[in-house]
Parts: sequence; structure tokens; C-alpha cells
Amino acid sequence: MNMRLRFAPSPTGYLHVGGARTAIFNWLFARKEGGVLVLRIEDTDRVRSSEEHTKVILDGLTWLGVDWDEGPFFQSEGVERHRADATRLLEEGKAYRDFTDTAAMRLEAKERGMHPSRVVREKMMDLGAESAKQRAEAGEPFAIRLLVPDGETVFDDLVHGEMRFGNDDIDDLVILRSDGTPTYNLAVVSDDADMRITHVLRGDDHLSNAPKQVLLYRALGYPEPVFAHVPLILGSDGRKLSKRHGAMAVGDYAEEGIVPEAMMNFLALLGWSPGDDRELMTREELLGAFGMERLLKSASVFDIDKLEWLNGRHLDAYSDEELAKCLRDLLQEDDSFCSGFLDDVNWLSELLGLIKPRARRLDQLAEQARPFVCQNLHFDMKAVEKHLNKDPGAAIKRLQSLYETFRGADWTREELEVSLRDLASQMEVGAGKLIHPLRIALTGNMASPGIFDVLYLLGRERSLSRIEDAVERINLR
RNA sequence: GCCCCGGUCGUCUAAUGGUUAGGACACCAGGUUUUCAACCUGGCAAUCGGAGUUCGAUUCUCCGUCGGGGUACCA
Repeated sequence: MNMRLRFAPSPTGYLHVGGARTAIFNWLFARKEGGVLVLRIEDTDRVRSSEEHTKVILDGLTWLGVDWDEGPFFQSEGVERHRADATRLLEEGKAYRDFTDTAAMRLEAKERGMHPSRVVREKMMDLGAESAKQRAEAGEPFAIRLLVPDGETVFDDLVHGEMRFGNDDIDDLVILRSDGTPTYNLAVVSDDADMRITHVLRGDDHLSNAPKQVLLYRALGYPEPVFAHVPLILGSDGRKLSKRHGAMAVGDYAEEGIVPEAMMNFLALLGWSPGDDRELMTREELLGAFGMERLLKSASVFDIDKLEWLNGRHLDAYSDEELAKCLRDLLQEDDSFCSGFLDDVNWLSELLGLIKPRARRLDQLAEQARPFVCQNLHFDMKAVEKHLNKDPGAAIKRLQSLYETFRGADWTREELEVSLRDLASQMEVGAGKLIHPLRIALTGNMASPGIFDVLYLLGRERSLSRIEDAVERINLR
């Protein structure tokens, strides 16, 4: 039998990291086992659903590298089939019409200490199928509820093992609303059966829906899929992930310079492990190692630090050309950006060699690159204050001396270093006294790659003119 | 309230009826150094609690506790 899986997000406007991980597990499993992955958009909530929202989710999946074999299908397209399934259950006596008023039933149930749905059932059974049919034909609106049988519902979960639910605890759930629209549990079962889904891998939050759905499969006579409920992802305080924990959407992370390989690696390692000590894994390695048997049962906390660390490591694997492309994208909004520098492959490679260890994310990489590829510097005012403005006279003197010294120097790291250190001893100051103001003049920042590397990469002309500019800045204040 | 799931360093996790309970991120210290990183070395740090089974439980069982999910004519 061909394995068929599905990922079925609601189009809520973004791809949640929890949803993304569910998608990744489905994808890994499908690709690993040669199965088929179906994408279905659960858009039955018309208020929240929109085409733009759907697009955001598809883009998020594509960014991650999660591709699908069939779909996207839309749950709303199956409404007729959902309705037909509900009606069939009604005809077969496995469901019944509900004419009651919900609020009144709830109140009565509370007074009598019963499940509301059981109160409804009692009333509707008393009413009898014949009179129910007559009232329906007379045009009275009604919902359809599943008649939950006595006994116990037992099914197998790949993550949790055997699951048992007493049917007394399961409501006679509404499967078709009085406005004729299907409810979630019916729609899911009807769609999954229609799509011949064999493995339902989804978040733990659906675990208590599972017995209801199993009951529906059995009532409808559809073959049951295998379930696998994966644990949830929590925020840093162990609570459900929410806005106050920071970004929740994969799109936000993409914008913050996380690369998709790192995101997939990180998410795959939440709730699953390869069984050995591997942490840094490529897509292919994940695929090779993945298996449902190693899915964990317990929820895990989303640790941004670890994500960023992994991101840095994945960045190491990026080629110079790929990174140059990222830099172009990220820096294009800077008017003073001279992308031509990046065309010199040797220069590019030296630059990246210096800034890659200093950046974990693409946006940080771009900030590190900025002084080397943009004409306008962003000055860190704290740095300017400390090393230039605090003792302006000394700063000017030192920068001017450096200017004179460098002007006649061969532009090699070695010679630049020798001449700077010579100058420092002539002036009877530590080398740092020259280096710090110089660094700010050249980069605008307190932190940068080694100063001689900076000089070398910037080149004579730009270095000298930045020193001049810095002197000018001090004079102008 | 009721139903369900879960609990190993701060975090992600490994392991086992008998181990000095391993690794990684983070953190701390040292090295390196012109800054910031990177890098190297070292360190801190965990089996939720209580019973039971057992020669022996972190591992198996029960109870409690804590956390999570569900309990809709939401998905």
C-alpha cells in the first residue's frame, strides 16, 4: 500500500513554527518512505481565511524546502461530500437531527449534571426519527449529531502507543451545523478518507479529536489511518508559544536572516533526535536519519539561541557566490552600496572569511559587510564619543599621523602593521591608542575584523579618505 | 469540574533494571588578541515528589504534583 500523508494548515496569515515543524515531519517521513505528501488548506473558517493568507503559508513551506506532491486542495471544495457523509450517517441511524436550542440545553445539562450532548440525545431520541423527519421536512432548521455508541474507543498512535477513551466522555458531536455547513471533525475525516490518507501526523493538540474522528471513520465505514501526534513547541517559559515569546512565524525568522537549512535542522531536532550526538545536519542527513520511532512524547521549548548557533554553522556551508547574492539583497536599499566590490571573487572571499565568524545571521553578515561595500558609514555614537570626541586634540593628531604614515606605505597587511606600530612607539603610546580611533574612522564601529585586514580590504584610497573624513568630523563638532 | 498527554542539566537531547547519567546550546573561567567575534582548554549544571515491584530503579507500577492539550453548531 502506498503511504499517503498530508499537511493541513489553516490559512491564518502566517506559517507558525509549530505548523512548520509538523510539515517538516510529514515531509521527512513521506520522502524517506517514498510516500505521497498532500497539502490541504483548511479554509472552512471563512472569516479567517483568505487567498493572501494561503499564499503566505505556501511561501513559507517553499522557503523551508518542504515540497508537496498533490494539492493544495481546499477543504471548502469538499462541502458537498461532507454534507453527503453527514446525511448518510443520518439515514443509517448513526447520527440524528438536533432541533434543540444550545443555550437551553447547556443550562439543563448543568442542572442535571450531564453532558449537554447527552441531554440533547435524550430529547431527540424521545422525539423519534419519524417526527424528526417531519419537522425537518416542514423546514425547521436542525444540526446533525453523531450518535456516539456505548463502549470504548481504542486506537493506536505511533508516538503514544495505544490510546483508550471511554465513549461516555465523548460528546455526540455536531457534524453538520444547522446552516448546512460541516464541522471540523467531519470535514477532516471525510477529506482524509477521500484523499486515501494512510498516516495522520499532526500536533498533540489534536489528540483529543482523534477518538471522535476514529468514531467517524468507523461509522462511515472508511479505512482508518495510522495516527501520530507529535508534541507541541512551547515558549521559553514553558507556556504555549505566543507573540510575547517573539517571532512565531517562519517568515519572521527568514527576515531576521535565518536560513532555511538551519530552520529545518533546528525544528526537526525539536521532538525528534537521530539517536546519536549529531546536531548539525543537512537536509539529506535528516532524511537519512529520520524515523517515526524516534519521535519524542514530550513538548519542547523553542530556543532561539540554539537556532542562531545552528544558523551560523549552516552559513559556513554557504558558498561565496550565495552569500554575495544575500548581501546584494540585503544591502540594495542602501544608496551608497557599491555592489561592484562583490564581483571581485578574491576580495569577496577575503571579506567573507573575516566577517562570517562574526555573524550568525544573514542580517548580521550584511551589517558586518556594510563598511566594506557602502560609501556611507553608520557611526556608532558611543564609539565616536569614546575614541574621537573625548580627547579631540589627541584623536586628530593620531589620525593625521596615521594618514601621513600610511600615505607612503606599501598596502600590505605586514607593512601597514609595522608602520602603525612604529608610529605608536615614536609617539610613545600603546598601539591601541591609534587602533581604536582608526577603527572608528574606517568602519564607524567599535568592533570590526582585525584592523590591518580592514585597511587592506578597504584599500589605500578609501582608507585614507575615511581618515580624512574622521578628522573633519571631529573638527566640525 | 471532567477527559487526555507529558516531566533527565536553564534549554534541546542521549542512555540504561547495575554508567563517574553522555553530547550540544547557553552561562562562567582561562588561553589567544588591537576591538568584537571565531577558535582552543577547563568548569558549573539534571533523572519532579512519595510509595510499591526488585538484590538493585532515572528506567517498570500506582498515587500526588507541576506543565500542556481538549472539553464549541472554532479549526
